[in-house]
Amino acid sequence: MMVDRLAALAQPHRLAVFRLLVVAGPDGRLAGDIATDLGLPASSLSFHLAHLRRAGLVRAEARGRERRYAADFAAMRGLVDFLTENCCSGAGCAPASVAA
Amino acid sequence: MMVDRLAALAQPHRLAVFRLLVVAGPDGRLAGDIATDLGLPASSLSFHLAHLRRAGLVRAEARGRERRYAADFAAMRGLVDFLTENCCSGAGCAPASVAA
DNA sequence: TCGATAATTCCAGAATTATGGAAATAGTTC
DNA sequence: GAACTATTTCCATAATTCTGGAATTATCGA
Repeated sequence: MMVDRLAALAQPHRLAVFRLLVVAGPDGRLAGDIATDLGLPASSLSFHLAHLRRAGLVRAEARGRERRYAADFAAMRGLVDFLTENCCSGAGCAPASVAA
Repeated sequence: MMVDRLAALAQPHRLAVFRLLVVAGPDGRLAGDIATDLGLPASSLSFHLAHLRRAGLVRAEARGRERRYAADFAAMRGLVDFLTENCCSGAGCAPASVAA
């Protein structure tokens, strides 16, 4: 599950898509706009968006024939929390403001 | 680079190896012990350790014919920081103690 | 209804990654 | 130096993932 989220972000195009959606904020972006911004063929973008969606990192909302994708910040936070708790413990690896 | 770290952790065996090394602390563990603990064939473990090493998440120290692997906590922290800064910004996705 | 548009699904080929036994490398012990 | 141990590298195979054009689905506007 966390492995799926990691795998979803462990691919350059998908990481770029996700970062773009983070910048876009809660309203997200339309699939077509994402494709244009990143210069990805529609079918490739669709493949990667589906991957991110399966991993729970993005949500999709259909409006007419368009589809609006947005980052799921709670899921992302869940991932960061997982990494902090399971991959940082006992060794001062947590962010400075937490460790302090 | 961050993609490499994400990819390194985005595989069940490797995530298990890394978590085991986190629990082990700065002294790390011998390759053979890791293999025994996780029930992995030596060559498979070696493959995954090499992957983690390339990604900079673990360090290896040879002592005689044994090799001791340890988690690189600074690298892990760098990854968590990257995710917090680049994939959480502006939307309250940072850990509670940071957001507060 | 028709033609255009947004997006996904289908598909086949390319590329990458994972697996684990066997061979090789290097250090240890007697 | 011979036997033994720890680990890696080699290799072939299997499995998975990525890519993007073509076909498909669904919606829109005239």
